[in-house]
Amino acid sequence: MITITLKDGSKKKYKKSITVIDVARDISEGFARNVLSASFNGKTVEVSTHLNESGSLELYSWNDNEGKKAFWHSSSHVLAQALEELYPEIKLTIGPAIKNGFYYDVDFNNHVMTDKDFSKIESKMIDISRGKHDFKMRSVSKKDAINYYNNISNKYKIELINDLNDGEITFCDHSNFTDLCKGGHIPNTSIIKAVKITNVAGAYWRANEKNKQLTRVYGISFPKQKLLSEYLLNVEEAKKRDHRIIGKKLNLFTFSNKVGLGLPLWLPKGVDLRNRLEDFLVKAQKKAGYEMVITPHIGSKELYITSGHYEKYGENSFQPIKTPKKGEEFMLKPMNCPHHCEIYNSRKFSYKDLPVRYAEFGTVYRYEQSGELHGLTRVRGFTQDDAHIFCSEDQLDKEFKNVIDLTLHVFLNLGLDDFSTQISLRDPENSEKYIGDNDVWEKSENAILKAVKEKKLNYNVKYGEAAFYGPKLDFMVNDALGREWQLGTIQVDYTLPERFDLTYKGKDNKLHRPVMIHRAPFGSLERFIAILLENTAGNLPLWLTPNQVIVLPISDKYEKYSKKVLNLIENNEIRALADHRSETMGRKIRDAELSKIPFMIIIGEKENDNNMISLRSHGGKDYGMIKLDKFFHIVDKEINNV
RNA sequence: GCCGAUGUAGCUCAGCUGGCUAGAGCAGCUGAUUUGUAAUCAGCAGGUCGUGGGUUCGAGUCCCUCCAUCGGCUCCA
Repeated sequence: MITITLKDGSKKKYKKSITVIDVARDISEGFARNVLSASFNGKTVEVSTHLNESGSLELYSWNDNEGKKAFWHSSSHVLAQALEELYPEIKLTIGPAIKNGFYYDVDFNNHVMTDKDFSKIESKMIDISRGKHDFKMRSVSKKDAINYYNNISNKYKIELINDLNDGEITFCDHSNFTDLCKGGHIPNTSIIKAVKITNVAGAYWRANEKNKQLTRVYGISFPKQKLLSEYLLNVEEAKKRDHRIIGKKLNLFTFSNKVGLGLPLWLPKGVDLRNRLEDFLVKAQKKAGYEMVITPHIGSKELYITSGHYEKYGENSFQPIKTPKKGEEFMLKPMNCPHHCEIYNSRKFSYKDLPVRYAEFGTVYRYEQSGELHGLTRVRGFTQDDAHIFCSEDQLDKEFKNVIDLTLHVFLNLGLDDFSTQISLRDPENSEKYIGDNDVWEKSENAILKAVKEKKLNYNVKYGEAAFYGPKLDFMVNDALGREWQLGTIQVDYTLPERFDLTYKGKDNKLHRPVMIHRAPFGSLERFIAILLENTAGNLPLWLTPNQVIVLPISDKYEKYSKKVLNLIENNEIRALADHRSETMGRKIRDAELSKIPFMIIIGEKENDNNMISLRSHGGKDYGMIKLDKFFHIVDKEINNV
C-alpha cells in the first residue's frame, strides 16, 4: 500500500501501481474528466503514470497554469503531426508551450509557409484530435533514439539527443506519431476542441543568429470553442490599447520617415505629459539627494574608447561624426555614464562628500536594428531619466536600497503595480562578453541579491541579461499584448570607475575607488509613456493627463458664462478647455469621452442663472449641479489621493 | 539584419477572376441649426492607389526591385 497526499492535505491509501487518473477517479468521476495533467512530489508526470511510492500528488485542470501548459504542450505534438502529414519533407525541431499557446520550430526545406496554409493545418489538427489518441511515454536508449532520427535524417533531433544523458531519454507516441519529449501531456487528443494557428515567423535554430533560420508556427488551442472566441475577442480589445494608436488619437507623438526611423517627434500635448513626469521625478530625486547635471549630445570617440563602449558597440552605433579637423571624431552619445564620470573627475572628492548623485534627463542615440524598432518602446533616439551614484563600498547596500525605494515610488504613484523584477546576471557560458574581474562581478551580484532580499522583492534570475560592465536589477512591465518590457533599471558597476580612474580621499588619507550605481526608474521616458498608455488604455491619472476638464456650453447663449468658468478653472491651475462649437450636447460629450478627458462641465440656463456648474466624469458618472468650489475640491481630492 | 504578412484621402476601410473620369464613413471647410449627458442636417473639397521598373491594347488589380509598417527571431550599453 502507498499513501497519496492530495493538495488539500487529505491522505488516501492505494494499492501500489495505481495510475494518476485512477486516483482522480477515486475523488470523483466528474473531477477526473477535468484533469489535464499532474505532478508527483514536485515532478511533472503523465496522468497514465503508475505511482509506486507514497508521496504528494497535485492534479491540474484547465484553470491551473500547469494544466494549460500540458494542454498546449500536447497541442504542439498534434501540430507537429499535422505538419508532418501535410508536408512530409519537413524536419521537426522543438515545440514548447508558451505563455499563450504553443509553437513548433520546423525546417520546411523549400516550402514557404504563409498564413494561407493556416486553415488547412487547423482542420488537420482537429481531425487528429477527434481520433482520441492517447499520449504514451516510453523510455528509449540513446543509441536507439539516434538511430530513429538517423533513419528519418533529422539532424536537429540528433543534436538535441546528443546533449542528453543515456537513460533519461523518452519518446512520446500518439496515433502514429512519435516525438522526442520529456513529458507532461493531457490524457488524449480529443480534449483539444478548438485550434487556431496564429502566426508564422522565422526563428533561428537554438536561438543563434549564425544558425539556419527555421519556420516557427504559432498556435493556440482550447478545450471549448467558446474559449477560443473569447480569446480572439480579447486580443482584438488589447490591440485598441496599443500606445501607437492611443498616442495618435491623443496627439502625443508622431514619426516621420523623412526625419528618420525610430526618431519620435513629440507633439505639444506629449511634451506637456513628459514635462509633468520629469517634474514628478525631479521632486522625488531632490528629496533623495540627487543633483541635476546637463551634458552634451555628443562626446569624443576617445571617451567611448575609455569606457569600453566603443569596442563593444562601435560597429553597431551611429558612426562617428567627422569635423573639419583631420582625425577628430565625435559620437552621438549612446549613454550618459562616461560624461558623468568626467563630471566626477572635474574635482577632488573626500569620503565626506560621498555619495555623489548626478542626475540628468539625457537624450541618447542607439542604432537599433531596423527590425527591432517598435513604436515608442524601441527607438533610436530616447531620453533616459538617468543618474549615477558614486559611493564608497560600505555605502553601496544602502544606496542600492534607496534606489529600489525610489523606483517603487515611481511605479506605484503611476499605477504600475503589476510589475516583476529580474536580476540580470552574466551568461556563465560566454564570459568573454563581459569586462571586469570575476571577483568584482561577484561583489556586484551579491550586492544586488542582498538588497533585493532585504527589500523582499519577488524576483527572477536571468543569466546572460547583464550589461557588459555589470549585473542589473530590472523592473519589467507587460504591454497590452502581454509582451514584457524593461522599464526601471539599477546597475552596480565597479568597472567604469576603474576605467575612468575615479577616486576619493579616504579617512586614511589614501586614494580609494568609488563604486558606481547606474539607475533609471522610468528607464526611458519614451518607453515608460508607451507602457503607461497601454496599461491605462490612455486614461492617465488626473494629475498627469493633458486636459483635465472640458467646459461644454449647451448653446452659444452661455458662451460668456462658459468663458468665465473656464477662466476660474484655469486660475486654479487646472488644465481646461472649452468646446464652443455649434454642436449638440450629445456630440460634445461624445467627443470629450473619446479624447478621454476626465471631467466635463456642462453649462446651460440653470447653471448660468444659479452661478453653478453640472459635472460629469469620463465614463458617465453624473455629479449633478454643484458649485465650482465643490469641483475644485473633487479635483484636489483625486489628485492628492494618488 | 533575418522570416512572414501588409501598404488605396488626415483616419478607418471597400474596390470580384486586369476594362469607362478610383468609392464610403469619420475628420476638414462652408452654410443652416441654438441644442441638457456618447454622433443635427445639407453642400463642398480632398487620392502621383508606398517607390521605381516590367508584362499588356489597357494595371489599384499580375511580376520584379526598393522603402515603410505590423507580427515574430536575433539584438538591446
